[in-house]
Amino acid sequence: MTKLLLLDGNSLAYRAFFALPTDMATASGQVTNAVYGFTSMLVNLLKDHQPDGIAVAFDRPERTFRHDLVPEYKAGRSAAPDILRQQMGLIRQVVEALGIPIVDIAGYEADDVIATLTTQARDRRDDVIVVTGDRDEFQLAEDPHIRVLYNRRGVSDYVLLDEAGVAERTGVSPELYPQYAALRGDPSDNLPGVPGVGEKTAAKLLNTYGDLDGVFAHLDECTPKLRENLAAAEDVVRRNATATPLVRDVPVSCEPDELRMGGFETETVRELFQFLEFGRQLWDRLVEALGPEHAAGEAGEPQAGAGMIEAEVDRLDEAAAIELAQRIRDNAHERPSIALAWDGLEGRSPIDGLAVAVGSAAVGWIETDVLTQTKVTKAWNEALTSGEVEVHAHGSKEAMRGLASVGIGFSSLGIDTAVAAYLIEPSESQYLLEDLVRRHLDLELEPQTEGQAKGQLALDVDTGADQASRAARRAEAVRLLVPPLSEAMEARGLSKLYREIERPLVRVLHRMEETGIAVDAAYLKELSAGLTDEVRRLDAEIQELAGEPFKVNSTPQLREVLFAKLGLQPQKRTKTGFSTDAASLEKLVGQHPIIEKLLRYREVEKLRSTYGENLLAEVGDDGRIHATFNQTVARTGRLSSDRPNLHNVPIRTEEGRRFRRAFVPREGWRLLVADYNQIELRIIAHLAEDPGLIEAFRTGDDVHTATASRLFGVAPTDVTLGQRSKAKMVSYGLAYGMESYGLAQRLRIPVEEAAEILAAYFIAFPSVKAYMERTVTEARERGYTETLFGRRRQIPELSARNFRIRQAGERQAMNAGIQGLAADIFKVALVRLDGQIEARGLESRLVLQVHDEVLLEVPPDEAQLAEEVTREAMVGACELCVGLDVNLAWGASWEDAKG
DNA sequence: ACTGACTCGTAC
DNA sequence: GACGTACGAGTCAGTT
Repeated sequence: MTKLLLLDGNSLAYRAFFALPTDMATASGQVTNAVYGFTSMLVNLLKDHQPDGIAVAFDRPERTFRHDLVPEYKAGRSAAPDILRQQMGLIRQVVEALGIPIVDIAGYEADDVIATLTTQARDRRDDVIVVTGDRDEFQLAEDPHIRVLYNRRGVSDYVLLDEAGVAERTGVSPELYPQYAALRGDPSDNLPGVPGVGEKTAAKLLNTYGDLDGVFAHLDECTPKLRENLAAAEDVVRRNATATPLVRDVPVSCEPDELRMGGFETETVRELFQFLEFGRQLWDRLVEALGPEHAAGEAGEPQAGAGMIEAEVDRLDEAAAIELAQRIRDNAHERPSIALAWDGLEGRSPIDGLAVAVGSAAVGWIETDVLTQTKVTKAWNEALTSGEVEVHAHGSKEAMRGLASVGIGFSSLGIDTAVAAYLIEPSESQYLLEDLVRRHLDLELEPQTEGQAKGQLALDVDTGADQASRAARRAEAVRLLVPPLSEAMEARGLSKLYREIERPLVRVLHRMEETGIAVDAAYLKELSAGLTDEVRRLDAEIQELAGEPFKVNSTPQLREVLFAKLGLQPQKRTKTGFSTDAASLEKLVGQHPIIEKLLRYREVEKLRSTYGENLLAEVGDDGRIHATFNQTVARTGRLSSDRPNLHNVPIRTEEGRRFRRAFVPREGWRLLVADYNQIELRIIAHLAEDPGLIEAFRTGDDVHTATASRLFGVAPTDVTLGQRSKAKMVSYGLAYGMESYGLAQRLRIPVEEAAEILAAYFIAFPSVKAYMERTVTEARERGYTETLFGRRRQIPELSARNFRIRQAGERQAMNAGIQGLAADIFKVALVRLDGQIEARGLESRLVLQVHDEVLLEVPPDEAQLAEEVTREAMVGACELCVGLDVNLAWGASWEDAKG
């Protein structure tokens, strides 16, 4: 007795694709969810059924007789997504590599091929299991020897149906299945059924009258409505019933011998699994499924996961260090990878030395004592600032800082593995070298320890050796990561973005961080002290009004006081209880005097703690704040700022804005503040190509007035302040995918009115709506969004089952294109501006950037030039159809500089 | 004493 | 639930 497994390749690939997330991809960017899922199914099947013979059938995508017969056949089915089609070839490769026969016949779909092979096997009395996710194949289970293994969802949810099983599941026997499908309809084949006839009715009709002829012969016995529907649909149903039976005489013949699983080359499969980055687990399952005769004896198990990155350390003395630097300078093609050993926090402490990996020889290690020898410093300075050389590093901005501390410049950047990994996958929360090594190389790297303060006490000598070998391994890891990361960037069209924007930006940010921004610490202290006094008073008053002592800063305690003790009405809930946020408190104003005190307390306490105390603590010995500008954090491509965060210094309230007065230029200079005017709205106008919005930018001197005029259908001169403010709010909300509820909250108007305004907006600016919808659809199909500059962001939430998560994904998709392009443009502007300052030899310096705003400190004699250069760099950063507009303002402080 | 979850609030 | 992207203060509960 022969046991055969016949697989419908297309149907199973389809199921696998939708079962697994599309962010499952190799380091080089190839999505592998369908290949992986299919392979996993295959391995399970081999293991569970141990067949004597097996074959996988695939569609040959040509017109089939069914299309001629039924014009709308499968018309409603959206074409297989690109990312699935890309994987069909890989699926075939896996099948082939495993030595499993592939059957495909021009002009026939996989299910017809399966039907034919099944029929041939039945005639030979073989046992057959048909594996598919397509219910049409139920009709094959008409013989005791034939069963259908139906894949419901996921890659492991199967049900094995024999004749009785099909009858139980559908209500009809396998032979009747085509007629049943024709009556009931089949959404996946785009076959319309009879209105009012579902699974139950279709089965009942067929079982009562035997077949379609019987059904239509006894229409008079049906209820009037059903009779009418059946009569009207008769032609279509009969036609569809002839389309659904599977073809059993496809010109194909497979002798049992040909269906035997051929032996396979372990090495070939191993390489393919490695290429697809399937990992160790699947390989082990495969070996287990096939038994020792297939896998044992061969040398090969994939070396997955096991390897550690090792590096032999070559300690360089002064002469050797100089020689290596010269060799690097003179052989630009060698492209060294470097890593620094830090004496404490990375990027914020002295360095112990430099590790350099070139080629496959031992990694050179130069300790700081050697590095600081004049001749060594000079040689390395030349090597690392030579225009010819490209030097790879993980975090080149920090490397710049570390090298600068020993007097070595570093401007010849190659691949920054952190930045590259960020461009490839900007949704990761961090880009640790050890994670990249695991993900892209399937190797392990000893994790970098925190500051070595403890170790140093005990083992001074050993710590030195550790430092060297740790840095050497990290340099080696960078060297190994460069090829896969470069390829991954290339494969996703990110190389240009990297070379022209992100890489040059590293140096700009480094300079900005080094420069820092001058702060009037005395003023800041004064400000802070005043706030501390008021906070103390308010705190006492609040506790007095509450009638008991409690921590006003504690949400749970405040909750208790407000809603339990004082009996105030809760406004909304958070995960853990009633909310006490400002919006909720504001609704309670007037109900109890404590509310107003609380609102004031929150405001003042925020300013005191975050902007008073924290900013003061960050002022350096040089009287300046040197924040860090992160290039690999924000998922949209924006920069972020920390230690401190200078991106959220208050501006909206008069009181908060006073903190901006603490940010000043150096003595005798002035601050130039330049920001893009309405950049996100301009981007929307450009991307959506909305005539109305473009017109609003071209004609009106105030875009919100022009927008309001169009939105409310009044002359620009008749637009009220209220109308303008509503239009402005909608425009801002657009980029965030705002809905009527959010708009209502913002404008403090009823949701209905907000919905009306939004509807009116989309009527007035129809292309904007179309653009938003287009953006979401594209992102869903491709799995990621892309800006004009090619920056990508994966949004797996778009295929989430939970509709709330999916909706959030849609808003992210809408926002990513807009915020991302704004970030691209701003980064281009920064690079251009810094380039001009350098090229013209100006003393002016970039001191701060805030998303669409940049601050420079400028000496008196450069004022005119700095203004021109800044405007030109920003306006010319990108060609939008509505142009870019820049506000320039001078001031003695950040607050003072107002257009 | 440290850590992570949570809430809240500031910016663009 | 309801508006995207960040960072950070402060509290609290759980762990060391």
